[in-house]
Amino acid sequence: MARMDSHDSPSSSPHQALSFSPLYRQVKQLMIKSLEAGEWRPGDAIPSEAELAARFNVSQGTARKAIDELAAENLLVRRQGKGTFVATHSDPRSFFRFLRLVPDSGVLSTYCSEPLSCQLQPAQEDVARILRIAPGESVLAIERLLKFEQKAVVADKIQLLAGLFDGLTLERLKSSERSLYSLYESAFGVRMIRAEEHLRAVLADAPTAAALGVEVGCPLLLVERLAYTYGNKPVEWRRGYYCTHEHHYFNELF
Amino acid sequence: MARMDSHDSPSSSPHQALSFSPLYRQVKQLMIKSLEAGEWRPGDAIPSEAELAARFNVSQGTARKAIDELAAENLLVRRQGKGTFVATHSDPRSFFRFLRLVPDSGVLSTYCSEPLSCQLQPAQEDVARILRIAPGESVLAIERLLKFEQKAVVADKIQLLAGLFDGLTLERLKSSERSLYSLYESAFGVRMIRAEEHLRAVLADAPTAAALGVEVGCPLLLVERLAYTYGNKPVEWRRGYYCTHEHHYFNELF
DNA sequence: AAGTGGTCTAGACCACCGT
DNA sequence: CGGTGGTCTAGACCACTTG
Repeated sequence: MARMDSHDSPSSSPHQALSFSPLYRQVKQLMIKSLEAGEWRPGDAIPSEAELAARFNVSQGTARKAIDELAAENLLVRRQGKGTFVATHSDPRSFFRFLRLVPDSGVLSTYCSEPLSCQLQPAQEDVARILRIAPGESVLAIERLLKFEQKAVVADKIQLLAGLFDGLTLERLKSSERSLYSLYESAFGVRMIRAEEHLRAVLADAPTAAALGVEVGCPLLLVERLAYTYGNKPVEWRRGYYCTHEHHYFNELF
Repeated sequence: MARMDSHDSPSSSPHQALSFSPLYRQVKQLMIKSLEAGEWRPGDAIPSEAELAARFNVSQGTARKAIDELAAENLLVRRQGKGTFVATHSDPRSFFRFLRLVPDSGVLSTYCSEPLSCQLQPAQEDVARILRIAPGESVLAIERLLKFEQKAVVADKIQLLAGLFDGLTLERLKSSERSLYSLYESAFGVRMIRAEEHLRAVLADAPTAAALGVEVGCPLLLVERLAYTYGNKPVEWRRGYYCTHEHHYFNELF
């Protein structure tokens, strides 16, 4: 691979900005393209470090550093002696990566997603702005309940970029044993890699209270999430009401 | 530095467990010791990679990898061309690392901590268990308000391991311009490096409502935090009530 | 110009996994 | 055993900061 430092960019201005990128980062970008294009699918093993080095014409150490960063971002998973694999939401190890609600007891409880509705609708103005589409463009709106130990603890409203999830129906959601993000990636090739959550405390309104089996006016944790796929493209927006009577949202700060 | 692999551990059992540690990790542990002992103080530059390599008798690459991990854990900060520095809570860049509350507008607002009380008291049973001390041992209990734009948005009760903060008084808190964690590290040599937060939605009780200037029964975000110093030692426990009317708790998931 | 961290290489060897 | 990722080294050179 040709290097892209100043010596190889004779046309660059003397005060070049944002033009230098180390080799391993260029390799990383090419690898992300391979992931995005589906050349390497979730759960697959990617080529060995030596093969990648040969393919991109760099040393193994450089290929390794590219892989290191992708592994640090949870796009790849290294397993010594076996190989390097594309991360997948089907993997139980990454199951709670995007669900921070845990029972107070700390014990891992049985978990169940119960979809209630799924319909195409025009995007409201606020959602359109957030998902970076034109107001009125189609979004797929899903309502569902999350149950821990047969008890509803989260009432979610989810809005998806309709164009990426053609053919997603309530029946399909109901028949899926997987987590939502696992379904997205296996059935539609859309991989969620990052999300931002905004939390507030609110009071339960009548419909939400009914869905969660609590009193109207009960305090609930409102979690709004914007989830992104490759290239910082927002794909899913959620508004979830979490009942924090016997569960809580856990976060670790570093 | 002598390597500690199986060849150098003739006494190890054939099924040795937890005994192998790569060189760079041993270097890292020694560096943590230097940080803990105060040989390198917050804000200081640590020795250059070449010096560290010579000191520990390893190659520069190995010293570098140790530094890499410490930088990834926010214990060190690398600055190209200048050196590697001990991270500090005084640095405005790491100011919001442990405070995830942001105004809805997104604009960085003026911030002010107003300590209300500070007194020595015997640890309640629950706090003692959490801080891993005997019930009845002394803890330092602090109450304070956090104000954004002159408006109280957080009411905190903080409990500290009293032994580590000898001489901390309300007057001292009031006269400090710094953040609490910045004061801890500069005045008591206690550096907070990690914390766990547990969030729930609750209703405001009378005293909390009064402190925050909201109605009784107003929904509040209850944030319980346990903060650790070196060696996974819990040092501070907080219970904070966050008013999320014009602010929210922000979190990023990877 | 000197000193720092950052990149890249090539090669040796170790630890782990499967067959 | 062969193949994979993981560690360690030594050396060259680049990019950034300071004087």
